[in-house]
Amino acid sequence: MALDTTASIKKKLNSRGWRMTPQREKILEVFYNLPQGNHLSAEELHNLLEEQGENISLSTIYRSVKLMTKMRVLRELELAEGHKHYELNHPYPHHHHHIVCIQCNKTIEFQDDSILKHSLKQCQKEDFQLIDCQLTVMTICQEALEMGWPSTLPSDWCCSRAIAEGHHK
Amino acid sequence: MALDTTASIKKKLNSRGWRMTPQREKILEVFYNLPQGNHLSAEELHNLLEEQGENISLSTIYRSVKLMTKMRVLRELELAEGHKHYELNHPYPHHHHHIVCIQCNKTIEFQDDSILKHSLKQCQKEDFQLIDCQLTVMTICQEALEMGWPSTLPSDWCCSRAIAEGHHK
DNA sequence: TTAAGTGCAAAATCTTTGCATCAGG
DNA sequence: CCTGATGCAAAGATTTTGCACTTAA
Repeated sequence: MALDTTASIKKKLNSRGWRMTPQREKILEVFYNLPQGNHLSAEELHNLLEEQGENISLSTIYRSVKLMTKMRVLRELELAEGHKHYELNHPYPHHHHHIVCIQCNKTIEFQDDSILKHSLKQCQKEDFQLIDCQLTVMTICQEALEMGWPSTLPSDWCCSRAIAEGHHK
Repeated sequence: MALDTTASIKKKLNSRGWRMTPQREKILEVFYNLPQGNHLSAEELHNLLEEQGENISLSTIYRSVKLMTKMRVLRELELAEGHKHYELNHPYPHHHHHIVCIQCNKTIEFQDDSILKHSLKQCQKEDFQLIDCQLTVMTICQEALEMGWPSTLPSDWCCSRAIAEGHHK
């Protein structure tokens, strides 16, 4: 299964009575140009668009990512940051999951197709149709443990690896 | 591994410089008495306590569930409802995952120990210590699909099964 | 032409925090 | 006693919504 194109998304939207707009095209473009492994919050998406000179209101951003998630063009992630993130919905075999450090919010993608198989099995048992499955592996790094996590670590402490990769708060 | 008792939790807290208080005891009691498969938001926990005549402030609730999650007494769930839920952290072999209907928020628990095994494998690869892993399977039921989901369904529509079980919004 | 989409500001939700006071170890 | 915990109210953060106007199909 290939990724959607703007044209095919437009077709999908129209068939449901929804529309493709310049704002939605710009939003999708951002996701198509996003390096693999990245995901954006509504705020981050808004800022990125602003940097590109695109003034799209935050409400429109929120409404669009919600609709695109419903259309299964985007995938909504609830990781550990307290707000939602979005990424392109890459279907099997590019489906992936996330490891998250609960101290630094550093996120690493990984692929493991057996997770999807196990999820499908559960869906069949309940007679539900699978839309997506997300395995979130909460972890803590050695460095944090050595610093006495969780009691002696301030909530904004980050390991050197997370700082190097810009995951710090 | 057995579930924590209030006494063992107190010991754990004290060893870290934290304290057991009457409020925290009441909060834990609610979770111990909660039927298997249920999980509570901060708001719901607050209401339950109020019904029992316990007036514990919402701030204290939030502070307590956060701390208990850090202590791995509670497990924080990010399902599809837009806010966090908490349940007792049952370690292996009572560890479980969730199927969620993205239309009705109906939640079903399931056990599958292979998920934990796959998660551990990923942690070892990255040299992280596993804290928890949560597989969330987003699904939609046949009834919703037959009603034309997602375009023709109002956002508060619920299938008959969800209504019968009180999962509706 | 007309129902859907947009932008703005205001509201709604959920969660955190400052501070004075209280109390567990 | 001393530091962590509580309650309250106020603030923060994120997301949704009402409404007048615009626009895609």
